[in-house]
Amino acid sequence: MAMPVIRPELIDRVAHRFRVLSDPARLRLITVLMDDTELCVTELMARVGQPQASVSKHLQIMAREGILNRRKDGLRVFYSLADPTLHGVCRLVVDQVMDDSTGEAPGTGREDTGNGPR
Amino acid sequence: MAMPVIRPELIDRVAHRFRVLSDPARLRLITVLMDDTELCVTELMARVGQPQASVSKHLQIMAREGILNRRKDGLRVFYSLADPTLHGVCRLVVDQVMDDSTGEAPGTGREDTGNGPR
DNA sequence: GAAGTATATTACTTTTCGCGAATATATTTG
DNA sequence: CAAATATATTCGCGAAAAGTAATATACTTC
Repeated sequence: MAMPVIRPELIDRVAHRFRVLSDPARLRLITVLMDDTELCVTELMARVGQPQASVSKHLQIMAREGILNRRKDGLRVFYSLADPTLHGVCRLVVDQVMDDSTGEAPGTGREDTGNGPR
Repeated sequence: MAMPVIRPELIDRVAHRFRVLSDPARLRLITVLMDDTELCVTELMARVGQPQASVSKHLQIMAREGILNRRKDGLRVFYSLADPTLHGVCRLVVDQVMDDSTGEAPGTGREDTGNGPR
């Protein structure tokens, strides 16, 4: 294991990609695009129920990051998933998140580790 | 494909996990912990070259998220990776980030899509 | 139990980020 | 070219988050 999983010079880029993925509004857009291969902004607005400016802005962010493809056809702009690894990444994270929820202390669901007295 | 990759009620939790992963300092700690199975805070401070308060706080954040295990032994506290999917997730993201970098416009490395006139 | 060491937490400052409203740009149609 | 439609962008604001210094807590040793 001489080769690190993340080479040091890639750390910032990887962090930035995770940050792009760390917004619920963007994740909703992604999940919608996972079902239908290609949708225009108006359609996406309808699906996620968010205002136009917000949807457009989030799509820009993801397109610039390389996560989405952008295709302009007349008045409309169609977006589609550009990152083939997204399915896998999300599936892994979802599985782990569900595992964590299962075995957690049944309090608020967001406890601390309960080590020492306060 | 009737089952969505991310169930709606999990969106917020998944987004939160991505956000925890979206910090360079935390990613550096993770990569260090990927090599050595278990390290104490002082060791981790040395490896990533960051002040104690910062390292400790980041470790807390990740431990609370379920990404790290925490084991206290005497004076020291040892942390280790708790999420077995982290390797896979990081590998996928790194691969994709590298692909994106490869075929990109050879300018600053962070161009816009170059669609319309300004 | 006092001193020393390792880790955690608080308080404060600064920066980043998402949102909403308004405006701008682009494209089609009449 | 004017009007209508679709998308993008700007701006100001409030909330969240990261960094830092200082302090607190926990454990060991003498």
